[in-house]
Amino acid sequence: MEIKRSARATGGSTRRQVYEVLRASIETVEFPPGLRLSENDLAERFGVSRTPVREALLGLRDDRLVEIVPQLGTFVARITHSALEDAQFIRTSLECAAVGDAAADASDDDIAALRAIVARQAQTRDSADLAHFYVLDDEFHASLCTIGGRAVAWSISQRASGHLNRVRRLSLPVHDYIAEMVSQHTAVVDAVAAHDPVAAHARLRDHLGAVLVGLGEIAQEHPDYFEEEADRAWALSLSARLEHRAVRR
Amino acid sequence: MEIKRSARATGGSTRRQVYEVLRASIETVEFPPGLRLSENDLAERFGVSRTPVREALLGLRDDRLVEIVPQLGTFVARITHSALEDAQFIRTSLECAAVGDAAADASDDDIAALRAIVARQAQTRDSADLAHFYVLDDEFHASLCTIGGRAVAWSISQRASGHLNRVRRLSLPVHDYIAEMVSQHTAVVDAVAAHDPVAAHARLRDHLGAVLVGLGEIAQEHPDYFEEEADRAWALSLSARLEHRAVRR
DNA sequence: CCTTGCGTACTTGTATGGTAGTGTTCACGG
DNA sequence: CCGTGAACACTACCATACAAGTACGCAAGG
Repeated sequence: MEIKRSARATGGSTRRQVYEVLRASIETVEFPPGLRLSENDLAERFGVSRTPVREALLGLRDDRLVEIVPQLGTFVARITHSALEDAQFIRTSLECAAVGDAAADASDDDIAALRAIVARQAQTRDSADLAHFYVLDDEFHASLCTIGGRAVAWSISQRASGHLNRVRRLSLPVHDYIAEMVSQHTAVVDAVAAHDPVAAHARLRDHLGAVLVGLGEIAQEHPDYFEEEADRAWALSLSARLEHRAVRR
Repeated sequence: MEIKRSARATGGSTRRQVYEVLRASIETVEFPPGLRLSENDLAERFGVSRTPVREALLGLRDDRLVEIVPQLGTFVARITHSALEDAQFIRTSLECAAVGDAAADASDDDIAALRAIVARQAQTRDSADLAHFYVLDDEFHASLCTIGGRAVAWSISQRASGHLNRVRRLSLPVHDYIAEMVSQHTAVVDAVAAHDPVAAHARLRDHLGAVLVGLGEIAQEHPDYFEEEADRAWALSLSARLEHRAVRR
């Protein structure tokens, strides 16, 4: 570990570096859901004090990746159905809106760049290098957002997609997974190239909807990674509260 | 000030309370854009230590409401064209997507509750109580999101809308402002009541696009609140593009 | 008069104590 | 053997102290 060594060389502040390392550790499931995280322990492992560790954990809590219980402990958040649904909603809403603008504004160079990324993704099919594929995947989606001038869409989406990234990491490499993804990406690019915002929106929506296909198997294989949900009770209590408020007013 | 007095009575942690107070102070422009915020000064004024103040400021930086420059100072963020556009993009994307789900799922009670809020808004026209109107406005938009089961859309949207809220607060009470807003809200509710997601999406988009109509005047009246940006006529270009979008759809 | 250089008074970032509240465990009584 | 309770170890939260760095003012020199 030992973060402080390459202080200014790698990234900015100590807090930022701790945040990045922790976030990566959680998203790769190196820190499994439910794991207890102690400020003292992490500070010692990283060779820094508790303050930047604490501030990093506060940021991760905003991302819903850790849960901080006062006077008790900090834990890697378990995967929740509602968290996944929320994340997917946010990601779909923002990126689909952004790709609409991209389809309207995209230049020929932009489209060529997109096709280049997809082509490189197709190449990873031979080496079966999923890590590299995912890097290109992020690059592709980020490009879709920035082309339309909506870089903010990608930054917010990425921050909200912690749970989705974990599931993606846990997903087994299905047979023609990469080929399928490349096909869907191509469909999106084609719509963008045709300057058809509605079609681009629809194609990207289809693509993003395919993220959680293997969720059932994952939940079956790692039941301890998931929160047993009081799904009913939660939904009911929420609607009850809303109803209460509505009635009261 | 003196936050620590009613520690557990009011809200949760000290950090949370400081965050809320600071956020409110910034959004109401009580803390004007460009104001220097000293951690020491704030800590003394609130009667707490620097730590929770600092953590609150870090959260506000994520919201783009303050800018922290290491070894220099913390400042209330000036209003920026890009920040406004980003916030509006996020808000529009999320809330429009949410209202689509609301239109699909809304029950009769939900619609009645929405109409009740709009009716109360119409009443504020007489008293010209803009503060109360804005409270009802937030409640209305929050309800639109929660009805479709997208409470997360409102929370993210609200968190990202700091700049928009400041502009809203600075907006002069135009003559028939409230009547106009009520009219637009009614149009949205009608579409939701008709269970027409596409129409609801479009009506809400029109409504949200009307937020920045008086921006030019505000920028002229408070030039020091705005970041001097590269292109002078950005307000014009913004309204032009909004018009463009509206026509295009 | 203008420029230059240093000292001081600030700033944020990080490190370290001290406090209240939690879960756990182990001894003791039934 | 089982239930109960009190001491203990641990946590996050907040307060405080130290370190690194920037802006500003004032004085000295050109």
